[in-house]
Amino acid sequence: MPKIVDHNHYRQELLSKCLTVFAKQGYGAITMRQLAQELEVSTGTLYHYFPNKEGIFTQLVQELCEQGIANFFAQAPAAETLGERLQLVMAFFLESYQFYQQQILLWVDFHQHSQHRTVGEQQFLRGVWQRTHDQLATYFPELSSSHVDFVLVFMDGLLLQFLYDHGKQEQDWVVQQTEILIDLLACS
Amino acid sequence: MPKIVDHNHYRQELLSKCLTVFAKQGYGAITMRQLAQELEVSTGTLYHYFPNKEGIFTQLVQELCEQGIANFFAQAPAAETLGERLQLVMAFFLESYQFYQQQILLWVDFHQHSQHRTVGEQQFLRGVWQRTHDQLATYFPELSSSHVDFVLVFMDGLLLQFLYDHGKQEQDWVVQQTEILIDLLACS
Amino acid sequence: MPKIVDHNHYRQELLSKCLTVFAKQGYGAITMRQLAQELEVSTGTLYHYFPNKEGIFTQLVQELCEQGIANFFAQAPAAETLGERLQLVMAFFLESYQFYQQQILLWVDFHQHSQHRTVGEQQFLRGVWQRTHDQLATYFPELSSSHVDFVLVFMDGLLLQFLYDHGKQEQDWVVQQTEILIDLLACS
Amino acid sequence: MPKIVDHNHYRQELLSKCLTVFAKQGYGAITMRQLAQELEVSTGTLYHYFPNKEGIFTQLVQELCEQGIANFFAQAPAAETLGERLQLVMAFFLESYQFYQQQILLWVDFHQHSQHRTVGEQQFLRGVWQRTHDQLATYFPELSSSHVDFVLVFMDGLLLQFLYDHGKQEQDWVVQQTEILIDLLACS
DNA sequence: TATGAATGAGTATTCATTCAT
DNA sequence: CATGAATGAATACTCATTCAT
Repeated sequence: MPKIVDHNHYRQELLSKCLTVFAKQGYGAITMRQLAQELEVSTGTLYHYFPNKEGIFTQLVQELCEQGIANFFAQAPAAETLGERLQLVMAFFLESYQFYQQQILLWVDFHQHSQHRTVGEQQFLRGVWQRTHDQLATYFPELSSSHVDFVLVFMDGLLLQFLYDHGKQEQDWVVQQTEILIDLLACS
Repeated sequence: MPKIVDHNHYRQELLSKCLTVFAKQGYGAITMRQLAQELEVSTGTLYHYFPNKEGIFTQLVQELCEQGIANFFAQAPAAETLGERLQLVMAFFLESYQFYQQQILLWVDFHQHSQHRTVGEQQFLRGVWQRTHDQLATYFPELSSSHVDFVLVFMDGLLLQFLYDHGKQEQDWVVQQTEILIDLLACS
Repeated sequence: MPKIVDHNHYRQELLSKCLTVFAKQGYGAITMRQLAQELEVSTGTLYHYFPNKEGIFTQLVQELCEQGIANFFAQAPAAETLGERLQLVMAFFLESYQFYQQQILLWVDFHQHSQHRTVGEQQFLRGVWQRTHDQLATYFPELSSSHVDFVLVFMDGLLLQFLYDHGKQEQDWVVQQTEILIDLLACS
Repeated sequence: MPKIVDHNHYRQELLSKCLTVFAKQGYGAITMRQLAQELEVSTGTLYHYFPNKEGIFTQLVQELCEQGIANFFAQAPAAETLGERLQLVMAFFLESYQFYQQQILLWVDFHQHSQHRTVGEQQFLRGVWQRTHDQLATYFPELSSSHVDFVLVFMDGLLLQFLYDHGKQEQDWVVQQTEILIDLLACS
């Protein structure tokens, strides 16, 4: 069944290109034709691989959720001090900055469209948060659960900054902010 | 004699009700008919007071910008220690929590629609940030500019928590997080 | 009952200003608000004097029909030769050129909207033609009925020329054409 | 493989059906839904082949202009006497009578919408007139330029008769009028 | 009377989705 | 499998008409 493998593989390939488009325009503002053009396929092909627009969105969200930021923490190298590990985590976070920004925009869209969803689907993002929290907590055993949340809140805050045009041209500013976090946490 | 209506006043009244609707559904997802229903007027009336959908959005953004979070800081009472003042600010912030969450959602919408905007309009949000920063800096003379930014980043991060369904039923969690911030800053 | 006289008088006054507006824009393209502005009254006032948009149009058509081009022929001075009388008629016609052009445009609109009309109303313009024919025939006893029609066809043809931008700046051209008509008819 | 359709050819086919509809109702009075129904397609299809309502109108006008009444004159067979050639032209004209009546209605619409047009577009109709004049003049070398215009004025006048309900049931009347023209011109 | 704010049915246009090729 | 032409419901917006003042 090589065909099926190909089919799925191609679907994922298309999906991965969707994040950028959805994040840039927003779910509501993008049309299927536009999306098809960006992916360099026809609308017909899009409907061959996905049930409908909502379906693309949902699959994208799920895909992102499975990859999850947390997985990356798991692969992070060990380090002695809290400060060093915070450095490593933030360094990795900053590297994939854009990806997470786009993800946040997708979460917002998902949240705003959640009125048509079941309760289970609405709590979907809560699960994302929880898993991220857990993996982070494992990596930082010396931090309390609340302090782990604090780090996550800070990261979300940083991601939101691109709205204000920060962080796009000013990598310095972002680095500076993370240093403040590390200082405050490591020295407390 | 025509029906006597304070055109401008009524427009603002309508506008204020729009924030909730825009934040809940998102600019793209709301239809003019829906919006009219929520405001309990006809679509015709909506177009009597606003030029078009985009116009409602723009005026709402401008209105919010003029009110500005910053103004509230300015009215905040004086207090001796940094810790006390942080308490006051955060207390006020938590009171108007929902309002700012809605505002954040509006900023996201504004950002996603900014591709069609002029450069001047695109830097609009940067101005919002700057003004908030300045007023906060005045209120906290002992904090460096970067640390003021850090506080703002944290607040933005907190506001984003509605995505993960935090803070709705869990006021405690939010309070706890602000306490961590105050502890870290005041004791550093 | 002076009020009623005033009412009627004012209605006619408004009506007379309508021809220009309807002819310039066309019935379908003009809005009640625009029409009100051109007449320098409010839309409410318009509805005080007329039942609705269609009513204004209908009354205008009827008004014009009663005035009729024919009436003017009746007042035309007597003259010996056919040539002289043709001269007089055409001279009068050319003087009121614009008025008849606007009237033609109104007839076209009336014709295009006639699908919603009764058969009686549809033949309304036929009556206009007939009456004009009759009066012209009386004024030109030496012309056969067909030749009177020929003159009317020519006049309609002239009125249509403003479409091609003739006759607006080129009075000469129009005069020249009428001279050809007179020559052909008088010398035959 | 997509559905194979000669896009351009099908567009022209649709366009040709539009003339009747536009002429019958007038540009302003026809709705896109109605138009689509008359052409037996969906509104979506209409927008697949034309940019918008105005675009259909413009393309129709241009299409008609290119076909032009003049082309037909060019194909007209030679004949010795002026009278014979007038007979041929008028016979051809009477055959396509309805088509030209519809065209006239379109010109009226075009004229009324010309307020929003550039100067170049406004002189468009003048060009139509000029070309018709030139071809007619070539076919009738013995007629002066003014007399050619006179024939055109007469033809336009005849076309307008649908307003007065002439010519629909009374082909005779139209034929009689053309005979008068021929007589007057040929014998002068 | 006269006004113009309010209404909502109706218009042009878009866009997710289907399906013949 | 892939295409894009066709569909028509849904959207933003307009405008004739009403009515409180």
